[in-house]
Amino acid sequence: MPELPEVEAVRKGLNQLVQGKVIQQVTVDWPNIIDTTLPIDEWSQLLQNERIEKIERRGKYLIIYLTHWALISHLRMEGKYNFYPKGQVPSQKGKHVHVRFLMTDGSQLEYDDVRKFGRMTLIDPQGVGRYFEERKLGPEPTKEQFRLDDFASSLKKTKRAIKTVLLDQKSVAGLGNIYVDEVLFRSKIHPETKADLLTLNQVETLREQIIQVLQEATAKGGSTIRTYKNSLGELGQYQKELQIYGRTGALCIHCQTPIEKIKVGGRGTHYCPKCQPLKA
DNA sequence: TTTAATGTTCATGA
DNA sequence: TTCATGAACATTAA
Repeated sequence: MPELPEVEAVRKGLNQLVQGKVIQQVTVDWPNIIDTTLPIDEWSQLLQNERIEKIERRGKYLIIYLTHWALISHLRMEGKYNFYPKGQVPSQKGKHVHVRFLMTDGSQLEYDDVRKFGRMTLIDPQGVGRYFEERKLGPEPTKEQFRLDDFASSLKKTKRAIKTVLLDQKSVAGLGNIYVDEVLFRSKIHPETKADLLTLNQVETLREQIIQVLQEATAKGGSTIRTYKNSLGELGQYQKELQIYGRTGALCIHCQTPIEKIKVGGRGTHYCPKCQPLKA
């Protein structure tokens, strides 16, 4: 489900649904979801009586600020949150529900993840900045934070395929496999172009498309290829806008050439061979 | 039965 | 150090 626009949709939903609530009890049904050295019961205990102050986002990470802790949550491939008001909490948990947060008002927040790839960890709120620095997470994809000069110099340093570079979150945060294909298509750049060979013009276009595509998708509540609902039960609307992802064999909207699918860095990659030519 | 799927992290070898 | 590759995590659906 989650690239930056989807995570942002979840963040907004959670802020509306659980901000201000107090955690009464946490049940962990699949301990591997939790990144901790503590026994899982002790970890759960740490969350008791903590109030949910606010939910922020950095790249694809959710940061749930509690009274004494910051709960960092990454949805990876298929993580989601479900919320049930008092009286509507299911009597038996869903098959893929791995963490349940029972609130003092009788409502419940659940973490649901078919593939169990998502992770949560509890850190000192003072250490949030350090947490992302350690991971070398790149800037947020906004005009203000995502600087052309920094982007250009980071691309000059590597001969890796531009798609691989954009996916590793270090030059810029938030792109995943869907939006990276969209961005490269709109920028008319072949996904296997070596990053250091891009012209300054191309880098400029790329930066603008990254900002614009993620911003537009965020405004429309994200997209998703599988049926996905955010915690509010709303569907992302950006899916309809996808021009290249998942359109293998269909015709390019600009030149009617059939869209091709290849592997780049192990990921399925869609592109138009005519609009996105590969040069030396 | 095989393969691929919205992501990150770790190990290995060049 | 850097990079590429593959595996791991685990399940579902085509």
